[in-house]
Amino acid sequence: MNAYPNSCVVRTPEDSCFDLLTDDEKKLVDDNMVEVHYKKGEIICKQGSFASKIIYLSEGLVKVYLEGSPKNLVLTITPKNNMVGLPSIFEGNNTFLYSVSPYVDSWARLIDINVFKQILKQNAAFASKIIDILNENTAQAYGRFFCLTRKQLHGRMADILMCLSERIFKSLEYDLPLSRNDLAELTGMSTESVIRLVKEFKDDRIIEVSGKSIRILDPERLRKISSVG
Amino acid sequence: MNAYPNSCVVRTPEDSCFDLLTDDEKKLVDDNMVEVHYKKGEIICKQGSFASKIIYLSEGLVKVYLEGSPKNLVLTITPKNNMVGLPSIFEGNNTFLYSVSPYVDSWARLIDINVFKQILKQNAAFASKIIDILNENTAQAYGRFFCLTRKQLHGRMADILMCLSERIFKSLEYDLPLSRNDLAELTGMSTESVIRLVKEFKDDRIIEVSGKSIRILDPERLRKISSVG
DNA sequence: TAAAAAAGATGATTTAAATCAGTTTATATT
DNA sequence: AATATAAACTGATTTAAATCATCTTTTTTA
Repeated sequence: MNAYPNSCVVRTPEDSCFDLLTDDEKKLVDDNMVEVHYKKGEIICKQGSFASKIIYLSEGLVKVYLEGSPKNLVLTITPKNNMVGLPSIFEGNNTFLYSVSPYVDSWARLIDINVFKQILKQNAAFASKIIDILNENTAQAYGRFFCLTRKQLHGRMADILMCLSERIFKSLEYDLPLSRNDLAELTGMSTESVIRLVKEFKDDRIIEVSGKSIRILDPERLRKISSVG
Repeated sequence: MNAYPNSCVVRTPEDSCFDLLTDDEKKLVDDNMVEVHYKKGEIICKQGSFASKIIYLSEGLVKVYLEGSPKNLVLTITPKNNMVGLPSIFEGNNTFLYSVSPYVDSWARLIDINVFKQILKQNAAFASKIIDILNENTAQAYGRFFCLTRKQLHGRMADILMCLSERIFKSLEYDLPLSRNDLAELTGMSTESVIRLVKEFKDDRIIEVSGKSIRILDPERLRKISSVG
């Protein structure tokens, strides 16, 4: 189906797009930027509200989601050193397309959107890099779109577990700062289904779980389940 | 839920991004571009294949989709005067993220991807415009993502019917060159469900259907059904 | 540290929508 | 025009997964 789970998150970039700015541009950004601390459960930006800032997450882990009643749709989760809110910069729309909220204590740098747009229009190398980032985000969104619409529960859960391992924590063992409820929202299923699946994977010796700690015992099997759907 | 259906297609742009090119750049594009005719059912580009071209659809109507067995996932349908394949230009990936296939006879201009990238890196205004287009595409993809994952059959069908009316055909009455099977793929449901829903909307005097022609009798009701989900 | 609240867990029931099995109508092909 | 093939349609059945109703354990806070 698709062998490389990329449905939960973008690849963390090795280099920053801000390296491509001139000294003057860097200063301009610095002068028009504030760094803000957010606690778990707070709202960093709210879908539909006026987008006056570009958000760069310098520390933490956040979810990016569309508001829905009764259930939100998590578009992606984003770890530190990533930009969020980029798609809000296009002309003809000045509102956030989605809401962003941290899973854990996080730091965000808020950059004035007009300064950002101005630099985009004068620095082609920077714009080109932003295009790369946007495209990578798009590729990830498509992967996730496919996962949530075409895979069933087992495949979705396997996909997300592998994705967290490979793309965020970069280890087969990780502490997941998400409740079963959060995991349900992320995998697009009910909390009860999450609990049943985690238990099933545990009973089958595919993963080991104790508290918030998850250890993937059989990554090949998990990848297989993810790819079969 | 969301009042303005945008789940099937991007807004057709009024102005072309190519207007922002210098004469030299325009010539460069022209010299490295071919225009090709595609018949219904052919493949314009294939997911996973080497992306050496940017595709600009000058005539026709195509579907952009992820391959899946047994069922594809239609990401968007795109009418003439739009670019497709843009997300394939990012560094580190040189393959098409998706397949593209026409519903009707179509013409596509294939532009060399290296020429395109080169212009992006030297013309910031052009790059900025491309960012706008990418972001608009992203907004549309999110809308569709939400539609297909959070709305149930009635909402999805209503959403797509309104979206086709508002965004592609720009009329309450249109000839839809899609079979029930195509509609099923587009709405992410089974063919039988499409047939049942179309009949139900017809019986309820919300739409009128004869052959390929669809007339929306009660757009308010349809929008309501779409927004309730 | 006791009480309250939240999170985790489990089995039974319901439900939305797919699949299946078939018929009818339309379109293409010889 | 006759046949073949594909598309459209319909009702019955199955299924995946949500919801519901409870209960237990853990965490929070008064």
